[in-house]
Amino acid sequence: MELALSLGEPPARPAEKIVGERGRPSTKLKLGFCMELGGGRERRGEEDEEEIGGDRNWEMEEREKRRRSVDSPVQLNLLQLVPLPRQEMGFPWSTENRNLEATTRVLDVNQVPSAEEAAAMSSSPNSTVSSFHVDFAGGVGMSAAAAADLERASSRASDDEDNGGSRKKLRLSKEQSAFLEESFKEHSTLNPKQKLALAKQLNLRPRQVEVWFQNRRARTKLKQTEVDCEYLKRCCETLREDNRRLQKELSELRALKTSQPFYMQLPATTLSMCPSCERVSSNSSSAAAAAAAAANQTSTAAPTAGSIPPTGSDKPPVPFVTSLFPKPRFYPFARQPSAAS
DNA sequence: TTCGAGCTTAAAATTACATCA
DNA sequence: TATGATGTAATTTTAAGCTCG
Repeated sequence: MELALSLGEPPARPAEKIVGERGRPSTKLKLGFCMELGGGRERRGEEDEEEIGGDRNWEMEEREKRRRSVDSPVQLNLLQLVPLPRQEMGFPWSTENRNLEATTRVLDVNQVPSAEEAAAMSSSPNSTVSSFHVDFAGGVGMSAAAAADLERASSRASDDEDNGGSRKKLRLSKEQSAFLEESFKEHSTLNPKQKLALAKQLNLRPRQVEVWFQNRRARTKLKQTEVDCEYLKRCCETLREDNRRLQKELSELRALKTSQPFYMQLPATTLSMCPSCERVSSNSSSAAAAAAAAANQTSTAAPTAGSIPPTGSDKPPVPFVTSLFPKPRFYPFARQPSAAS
């Protein structure tokens, strides 16, 4: 018995591509998501241009906002995410929840927030929220934790501004992480619009959202690889056990053969056992038929077992190893059946 | 139609920072 | 308090796909 495992083969590029990927203007679904950063410039009709090179636009926008905040420090409305219970959270691209006002509220930073608002904000994004140097003057009725959180966020942001050269690492808040996690469940890749929407909603830079998704995909893949590895180890152990058993049987049969030469009169092919149904056939043609039937049974009775379906009647039966996988999954190391072969 | 430049994004590898035991 | 381990945000490199001239 021979088991050939090919690990480490470069995975084929995932076949499924998210709509609108690679900067193609292919966002077929019009998302109907339009949020405005209050105090920002007039942005009517700019959504399409923003689709490509959103980061650059965002940065320009940020610069513009900072400039405006200096030029005219009044009337700056900051769109601030107020966390809601999970079931009320919705994604900008979600068909179930298009009503983003339900998940966000616009806070006017020129007003001292209420205790509830301040508390809500304390658990909200901590990264770029205070690019605007929001100072709620200690927050009326704000909890200590909330105040500390806010303080951290604002000091972090001021650090960002102070030493722009060094690589400062922000820690996403639990809410941000949870929201990103949820959106990752919906889409493991983002098109530019989704990225922008998420970034706006979480008050992060689009680049940060993008990086988070990249890292998240990497983590997912790593985890999957570990799981696959464990599974293959178990498969290997099972096969080793089978091999031992078969070797033992073989030696027993050989011993039987030498002690009872009567059976030698039969052709060698008559004692073939179908490895699937473990039935012994009496002649070579019926044995082949049984094996074929078994193979058919394997491929039809358990088509979802991860086995590669036979591509043609003249092809050899399904390798048993491939059918060991419990469910159809993408195995990065599994050679995909090519159309040519 | 083909080709190459220029662009974008994703994956992979790596670095660097924050946190914790 | 120092330190190593760990998690993860951020960066860099590479490859692939697309558009356009």
